[in-house]
Amino acid sequence: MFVEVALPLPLPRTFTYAVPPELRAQARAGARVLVPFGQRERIGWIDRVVETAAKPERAKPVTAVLDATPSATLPILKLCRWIADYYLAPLGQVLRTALPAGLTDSSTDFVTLARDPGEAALSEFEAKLVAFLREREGLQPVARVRRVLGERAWWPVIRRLEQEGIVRVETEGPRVEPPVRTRRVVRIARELPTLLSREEAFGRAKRQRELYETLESIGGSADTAHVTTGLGFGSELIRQLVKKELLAVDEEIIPRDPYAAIAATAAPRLNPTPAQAGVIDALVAATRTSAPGTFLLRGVTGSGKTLVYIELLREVVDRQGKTAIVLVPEIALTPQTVGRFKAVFGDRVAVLHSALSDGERYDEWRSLRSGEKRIVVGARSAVFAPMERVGAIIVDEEHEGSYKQGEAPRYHAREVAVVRARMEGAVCLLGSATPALESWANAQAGKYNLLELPERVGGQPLPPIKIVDLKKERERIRKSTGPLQEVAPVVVSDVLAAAVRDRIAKGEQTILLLNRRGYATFVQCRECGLVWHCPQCNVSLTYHRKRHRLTCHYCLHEEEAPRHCPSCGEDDLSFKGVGTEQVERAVEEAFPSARIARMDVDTTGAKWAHHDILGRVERGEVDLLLGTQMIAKGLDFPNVTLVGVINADVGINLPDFRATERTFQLLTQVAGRAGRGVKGGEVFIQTALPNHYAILSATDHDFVGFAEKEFETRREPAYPPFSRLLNVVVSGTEENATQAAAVEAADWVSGLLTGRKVKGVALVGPAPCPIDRIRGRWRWHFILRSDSPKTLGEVARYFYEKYRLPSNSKADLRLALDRDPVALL
DNA sequence: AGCACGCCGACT
DNA sequence: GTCGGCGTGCTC
Repeated sequence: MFVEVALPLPLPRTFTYAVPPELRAQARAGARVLVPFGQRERIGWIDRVVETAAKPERAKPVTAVLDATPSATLPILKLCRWIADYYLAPLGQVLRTALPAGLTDSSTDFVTLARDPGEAALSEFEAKLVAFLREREGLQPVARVRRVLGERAWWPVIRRLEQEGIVRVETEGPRVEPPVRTRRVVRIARELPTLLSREEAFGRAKRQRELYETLESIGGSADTAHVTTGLGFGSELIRQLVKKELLAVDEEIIPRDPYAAIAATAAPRLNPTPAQAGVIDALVAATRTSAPGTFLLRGVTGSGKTLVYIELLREVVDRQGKTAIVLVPEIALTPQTVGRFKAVFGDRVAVLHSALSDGERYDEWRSLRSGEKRIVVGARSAVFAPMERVGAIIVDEEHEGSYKQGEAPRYHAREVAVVRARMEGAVCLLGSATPALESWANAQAGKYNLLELPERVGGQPLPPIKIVDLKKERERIRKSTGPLQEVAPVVVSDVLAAAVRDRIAKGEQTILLLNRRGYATFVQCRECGLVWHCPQCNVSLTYHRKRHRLTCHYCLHEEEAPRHCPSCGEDDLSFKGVGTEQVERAVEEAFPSARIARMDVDTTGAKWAHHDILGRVERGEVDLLLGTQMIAKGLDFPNVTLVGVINADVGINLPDFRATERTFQLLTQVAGRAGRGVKGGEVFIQTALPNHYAILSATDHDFVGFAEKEFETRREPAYPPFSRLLNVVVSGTEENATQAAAVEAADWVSGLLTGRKVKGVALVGPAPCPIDRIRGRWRWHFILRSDSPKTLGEVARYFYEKYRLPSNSKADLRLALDRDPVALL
């Protein structure tokens, strides 16, 4: 008996191991195994169990099976195989992504001095190691020894000294069971119903009886810590009663659900509008068929998509006894969002969130695995939730780019959701006010069933949107101040300022959006034109005024902000390109009485900072909330009656085919924050491109019109949804070697396409990536484009398996394959 | 990704 | 001899 084992390493194949007889019962597909690999042991997953191996003599035996029941259930394993195949990633890496980190952490080797060899004959290497270990106490990680003493191969040295008994090697982990927080609970083990039985049991032991009766009065059980420190009973007392079998102490796992506290604010049971009821009926009918399919729900902002989700969950979970997955973009995973589901389904809801610790995530995973919780609300990776009998998978804000993982495996959670739902016979519901154009095209083509909620609930109109032409605004100011005067950038135009002032006076709230962090986007010398750039990345540095520092938003490099130009010595530096920090300063000056909150990556660093800020807004402690795209999604505050976009043009000119689509989506989403309550609302969009179709369509709340115009620009040359793309990125630390490698790789593909007469796959490039250096690595790319996902997949797989970059250890060349890329930067 | 191995040139 | 630097190839 043999097993094919998938290891979490960047190797595009599995390895065959022999299974010793005593492990055969446990060796099943999806179970974790510990196997010898190279010089050490590693954790992998059994991909399949087989009777025979091609080269049985090469197969080493499995050391141990780590799961009593496979940690990857069969449906999850199948899903991971699909991802590995489609997105060109090793199965082991996919499984590591799909399962909680605690299960896959690999082991660490330590070395320590066992016996001092004194002056015994040692090679220079060995002496060096012994000297190193003499200097410090205890176990030293082998990786550290290597780092400190040099890059030489240390394992043979360590192994020889181990045989001599001079050093000892220990391996910590691999962690089989992730840390689980437990508590000890004392409970009554034997009831004493009559007075007589009590006197017999306790006799003269007064304290024992007091403890027993106290426990009775508080419900029969309590935390031991509470009984001893809180109630003042000694631990010896407890032990005596346990010995008499009157009490018992159990270890209980403490669930660490950080959302437990926000839980169930009783939500009013809302009745669906006729439009919602129609959508719900269609979904419910689908769940009762064997192949429910995929639905795209296009509902304008405020149309009550969440109510549709909840009614679908009621049907699937309450009435059909199945389970369900709700995916939400990371930044929309707020207490408000979670609370709406918890209000209805209470503690049957698990939450998976990036702020969870490994242990917390493992707890949630297990509660889903056991069936204790039946609904999961979570970000991207929640699509791998380990439940059985999945009845529905909902992807909210399905157009969000954050559903695509930026590193291998580069999967898109929306696509994985569609595939998983199909595999498990569940309904897949994609919801958005501004669907991704791929999804929209699928709906148009009939691959997805289209459902629409064209109106807001309660007859609220969509807020009117007014355009403020920034060019005209600048001209107007210039005329009034004279032509020679340098004019500060328009941050808040007069019309917008008047509207804000009006809301503050009325006690209503305002949201201001600017999708750009920091104070100024770049710093430039007014004399010689020098612009400060990141030393590691080819991007300009952003100025943060409060900290007086320049930072790179790609690699997090920071430096002291300059006071004069290092090249020409000029003191007059200009800080250009308004960011949220500058807006904050401007509004503080313009509206000194307003209570202002800023929400962006810089103000939400701490674990629950988002929640604190949003809580203040909800309680009405904030008049004006300003921030980046983080404030554009999903927030539902009825007292927000004004939304202002400081500059709609941020991002519209990025060299990426989706830049326009993203701008339209962002404007529509943020506009949707206004007028959700009875007071109505209005929106101002400041722009220097008042005639751009993305801005005009957003102003008219016209998604369909936008999609038609955008489709035109994607047809020729063909970009998604009119073609499928594979982005191949070659990176390295040396510019010339990187370029040469990219050219060589592209030539290889080109040879493959012509040699095999492959039809319908085009090669575009190679060329430098739009951002041609990040974190000190030069970046080149080329694109494979095709109408046929099947042909593209075949070519991509052949390239992935057969092509190897020329080795160049100096340039540290790497290849990344990104199928269906979400951006080409 | 690691890691070992082997070749080469520098240094004792 | 011995060691570090660097390229190559393998891991069941």
